[in-house]
Amino acid sequence: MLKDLPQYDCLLKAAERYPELDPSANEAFLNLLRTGDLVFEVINHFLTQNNISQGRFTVMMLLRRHWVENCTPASLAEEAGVTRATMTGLLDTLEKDGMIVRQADTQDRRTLHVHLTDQGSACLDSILPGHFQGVSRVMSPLTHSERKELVRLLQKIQEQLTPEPPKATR
Amino acid sequence: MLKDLPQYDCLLKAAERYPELDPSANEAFLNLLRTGDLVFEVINHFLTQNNISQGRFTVMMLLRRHWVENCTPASLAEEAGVTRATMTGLLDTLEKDGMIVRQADTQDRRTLHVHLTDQGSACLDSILPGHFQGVSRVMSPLTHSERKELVRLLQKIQEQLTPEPPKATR
DNA sequence: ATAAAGAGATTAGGAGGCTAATAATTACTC
DNA sequence: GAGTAATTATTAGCCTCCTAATCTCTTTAT
Repeated sequence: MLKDLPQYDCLLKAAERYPELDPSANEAFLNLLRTGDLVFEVINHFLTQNNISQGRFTVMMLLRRHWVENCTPASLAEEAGVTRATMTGLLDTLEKDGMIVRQADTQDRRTLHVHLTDQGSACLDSILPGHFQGVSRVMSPLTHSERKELVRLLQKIQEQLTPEPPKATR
Repeated sequence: MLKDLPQYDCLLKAAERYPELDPSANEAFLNLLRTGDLVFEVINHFLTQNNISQGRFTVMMLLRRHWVENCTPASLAEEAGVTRATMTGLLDTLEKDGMIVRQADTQDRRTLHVHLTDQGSACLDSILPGHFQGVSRVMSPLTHSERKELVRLLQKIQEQLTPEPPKATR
């Protein structure tokens, strides 16, 4: 959303009208959203060409990351940051396409376990090199230290918005 | 998407398996997407409480920015960065709620002109102060110079991804 | 003048988010 | 041990985004 960002001097002028408007905060905010959107679009375009959506890709990456039986729809939803209802839909289409399977738990008959199939694993392997190349290309204008600085600034914002720090075990 | 970001050392390990994986690029990429998502969520939550979506809010802000008759569905779609079909849907709901009106062009019977109604303008005025406060809060962990540095880094990425520089007339 | 091409807006159909409500199972409490 | 509460997964209904197709009108070419 919002392809044409307002210029900084325009924000200054608007701030005269709205005393709550902090120009530098707004500028950073708009650029953050816009850049995130652009980057998402690039990666999403690549994934779409390979007939997979961002959501499905995330699920498959999570399944590979855990590489064992500990994945339930609820845990995947939690890690992916979507609702369980959404995860049900994602798993539906992934299962329909043969990328994953759902297996009943022998202990607790409420819970299911989700596995990547061989086909799903092969699909992921065929996509990942191109995906990582795309990520590298997107970030190519920044030097190593600039990337580190960007991450530092972004994490300061994240900490503001989440109870704990960015978490990131595993 | 992706609440739990992989740790940097985990990326290093994965890079052994995938030679295309650039750890620092990937770390920056994941943090950018995650932060953008978090920030969007915060703002979207505020707007939702005021019974308006991000898309509708963007359209109303664009209408106010132009403050005259030069807005057509096509130009709004272009500026907002969505398809015309999407804009049609947004304008439908905005018109249904009495926020905007569509008027026929006297010259060219294909084109329409979109205007903010008084009610739409009042609605925007009631929302903006809270919105700007939210933006300031989100960016509060960063100093002024950190915000400027963040914008600089983000714009370098944007330039990589768009033919021209971030544009931003007006 | 008329046919073809182009441009504006819309419609139809699909995907993936969300919330809220439901069904089945397990855990708690007294 | 019976009843209530909590948990797991799902369904239903809504919204917003997309692409592709359609309809109307204007411009261009012949």
